[in-house]
Amino acid sequence: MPELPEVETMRRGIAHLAGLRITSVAFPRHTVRPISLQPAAESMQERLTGRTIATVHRFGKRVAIELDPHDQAGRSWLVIEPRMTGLLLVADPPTQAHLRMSLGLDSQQHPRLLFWDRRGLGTIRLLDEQGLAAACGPDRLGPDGLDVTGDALRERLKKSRRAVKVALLDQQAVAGIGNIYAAEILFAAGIDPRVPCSRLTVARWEQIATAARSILAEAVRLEGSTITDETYKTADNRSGQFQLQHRVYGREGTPCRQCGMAIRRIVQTQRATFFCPQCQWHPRR
DNA sequence: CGTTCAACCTGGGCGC
DNA sequence: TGCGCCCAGGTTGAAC
Repeated sequence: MPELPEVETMRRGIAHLAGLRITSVAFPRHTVRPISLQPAAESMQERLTGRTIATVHRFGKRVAIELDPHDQAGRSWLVIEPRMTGLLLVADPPTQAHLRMSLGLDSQQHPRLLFWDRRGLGTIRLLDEQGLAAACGPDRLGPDGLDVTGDALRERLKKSRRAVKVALLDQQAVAGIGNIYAAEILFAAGIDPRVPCSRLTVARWEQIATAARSILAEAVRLEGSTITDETYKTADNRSGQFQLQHRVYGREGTPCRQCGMAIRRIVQTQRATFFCPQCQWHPRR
């Protein structure tokens, strides 16, 4: 589920935990796959216990919790990648069964930080400065979707033969856009998701970047999209509201709100794409 | 090199 | 009711 707006909402929802000390660390054993945890639970517990949450950052679709004081490895960050169903929570989790991490905190008012993940595709890593750069640095992630420019997109994608929707999901090109927002951004930009990147002009890239910034900012303001309960909630267990603004995502067969034509669903690189065949420009039409 | 695909998981919904 | 299949907001490494 979570894309940039949802992950940013999670970040904001736990940012107030800054200054609190971690008093206990648990990774409910049977629910955690070994790959999802780096390093292993015992080492993680040893290195997290007693440290303080300094700042909560976001890099694309990842939350990075910076810890104080530095340990033998120098600065460190607890980097959480929710993937499809991961949630950072201060509220009660939907079920106990898929609770993957529980950090006890030195506070009456905010006693814990939880990571809950039904499908278990999410990852939790404790990284040093070098690890953070490798996982979240500019070699790995393009400019953040909230402030991406037309020039930045064009620079990275102008020679690509990929369909523009597929390219917008490439985190190296632009960070934070996923399947929902790729569809909504291209509708707002008025561009057909099947258009090859190499066919887009400077002006079209500008339209896409402008649409990306405004759609993502509005989605952050509305605290993300909750399509079904239990796949996305804010840290304090409220639903997002941006799903009410969706123009194409999940609306196959329903009339376009702009022109009335039926919204289409196609599949691109194994993922659903939604668009309006009338409102979204294609060079061959 | 660029691009696509199967795999990682659980669970809800649908047709038979 | 139950079974099998398809679907889901993401990422990765292997294969083309």
